[in-house]
Amino acid sequence: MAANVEFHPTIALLQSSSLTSVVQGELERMILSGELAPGAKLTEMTLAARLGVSRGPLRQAFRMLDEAGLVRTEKNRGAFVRNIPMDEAVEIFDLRAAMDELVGRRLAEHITAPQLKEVRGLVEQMEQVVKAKDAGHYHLLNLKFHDRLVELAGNSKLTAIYRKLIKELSLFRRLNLADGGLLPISAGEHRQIVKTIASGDAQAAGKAMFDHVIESKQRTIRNKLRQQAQSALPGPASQVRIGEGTRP
Amino acid sequence: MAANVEFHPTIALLQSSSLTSVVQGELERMILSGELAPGAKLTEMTLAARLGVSRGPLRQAFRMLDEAGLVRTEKNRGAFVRNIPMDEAVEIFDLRAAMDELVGRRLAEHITAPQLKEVRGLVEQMEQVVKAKDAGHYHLLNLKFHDRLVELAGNSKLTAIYRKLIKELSLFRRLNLADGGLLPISAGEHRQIVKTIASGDAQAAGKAMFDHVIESKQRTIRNKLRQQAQSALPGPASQVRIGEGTRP
DNA sequence: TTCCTGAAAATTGTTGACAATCCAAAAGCC
DNA sequence: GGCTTTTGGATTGTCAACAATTTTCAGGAA
Repeated sequence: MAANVEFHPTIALLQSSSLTSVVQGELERMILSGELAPGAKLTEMTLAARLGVSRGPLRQAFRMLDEAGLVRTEKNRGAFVRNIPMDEAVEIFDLRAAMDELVGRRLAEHITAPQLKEVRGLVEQMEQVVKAKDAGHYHLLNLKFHDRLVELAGNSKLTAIYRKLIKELSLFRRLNLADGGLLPISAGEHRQIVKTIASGDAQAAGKAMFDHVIESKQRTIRNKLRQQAQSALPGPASQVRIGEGTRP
Repeated sequence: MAANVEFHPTIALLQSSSLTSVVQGELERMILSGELAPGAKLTEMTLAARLGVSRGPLRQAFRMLDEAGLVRTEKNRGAFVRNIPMDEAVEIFDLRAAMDELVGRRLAEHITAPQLKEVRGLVEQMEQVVKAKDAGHYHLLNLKFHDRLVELAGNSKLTAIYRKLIKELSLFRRLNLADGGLLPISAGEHRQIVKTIASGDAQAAGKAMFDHVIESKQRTIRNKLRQQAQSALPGPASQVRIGEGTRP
C-alpha cells in the first residue's frame, strides 16, 4: 500500500484541488475581506493575470460563486460581486432564525458537558471584549460563537447552508459592526441562550435563539437605515449607487 | 427605446442565457428525471457530443451543479451524479422541517382568502387522487402543494433553498413513492395543515407543518430500509453498490 | 450644448489543441 | 497460478486563439 508516503501540505493541496478550486477560494477570500467590494466588476483578463491562471478556471470559479450567491453573472456583460439588498438581508435573517431555532432545540437535547464548557468559554470571552469595547473583535467572536453552535447541532447540511447564508450576509454593506452601546445587550442574550441550552428545555432554547436572531436583525436594519440617512444628507450627489448596472 | 421588439421565446432564451445555462438546465433535467441515475459518470466528451456543445460550457455547468449538490466532481476523475446517503437525507428532512415550520407560521399570519382557496383546492385534488390510488400522481401533487405553500410564505431566499433541498432529496434513491396504504394519512395531515393555517394560530400551523415533515421523513426512511432489505435477500451478490467509486 | 451615429477598442463566449493524469489490460516475475 | 510492473488508451486539466457582443468615444447634426 501507499501508506509510507510523506504528506507535504502544498503537494497535498495541489493534488486534491484543481486550479479552479484554488481560484474559487481566493476569489471568495477577496470578496469576503472586502478587497473586492460589492458591485465591483470582475474582469476576466485582469483577474487571470493577477492570479496567474488562464481564463478557463476563472470562468468555472465564477459559476460556482454565482451559484453560491456571492457573484452575479450577466450574459455578455461579465461577473460582478453581488450586492445584497435590504429585502434579501431581511429574508436571510428570518431564515437564519428558523435554522437557529432548530439548533437551539437540538443542543438542549444533545449537548455534552465538555461542549457546554467550551461554549461558556466563548461567552466569557465575548463579555471580556465587551468591557474593552472592541467591536471588531466582538464581531469575530460572535460569528465564531454562532458557527460553533450550529456545528455542534450535528447536522452537516444545516451547517453548510448556514455558512453560505452568513457569507451572503457579510456582503450586506459592511456588516454593520453594531455600535458599542448595543454590545452588552447582544452579549447578555448569548448568556441567556447558553443558560436555556444547559437547562435542557428544547422549546425555550429554540425560542431564545430565534428571538436573538430576530433582534439581531432589527439592530442591523436600524443601523443600516441610520447609516444610509447619514450618508444621504451631506452631499446631494450620492443618490445613485455606483457599481450597480442599470437594468431595463 | 427597444419597446416594440417582439419577443420570440427561443430568441429571448438565447439572448438571456448562455450555452452554460442551457447545458446546466438540461443536465439538471436529465438528473432529476432519472435519465442520469445517481452514481452515473458524466463523461465530458460524451455529453458534449450529445448536447452539441464543446467541453468548456459543460465544465462550467458541472461546477454549478456541484455547488448545487446534484453532482460530485473529483480531480482528474471527472463528474458523477451525486448519490445522497441515508444520513444526509435525514439531515435534509430535519432542516426542511424547520423551514416548513417557519412557512406555517408565516402563512397563518399573512395568507389571503384567495390563496387559502387555492391551497384548499390542491388538498381536494390530492384527496381525489388518493381514492384513485394513483401514487405517482399523488407524489407530484404533494410536491406542488408544499412548493406552493413555501412560495406563499413570501420569502424568496427560503423558497430558493427549499427547492434546492427538494432537488437533492429526489436523488435519494428514487424518492420512494409511499405505498398506497400510507397515502390517506399524508392527505389527512395536509388537510390538518390547511385547517391550522386558516385558523390563524401561527404556533399551531408551524407545529403541524413541522410534524408533517418529520413523519414524512420517518415514512420515507422506513420505506427505504424495507426496500433495501428486500433487495438484499434475493441474491447474495448485491452487497456492493455499483456506480460508487471506492475511496481510501 | 445635447443628442444621435457609427466605427474602434475592450470584453466575453466558444472552440479546438496540447499536456498531465488515471484506468485497464497485457507482460513479466516469484 | 497469483501478484507486481508496464504499457497503451481514454479522460481530464489547462491554455491560447477565434468569433460575437458590448462598451467607449469621436464626429456631426439639430
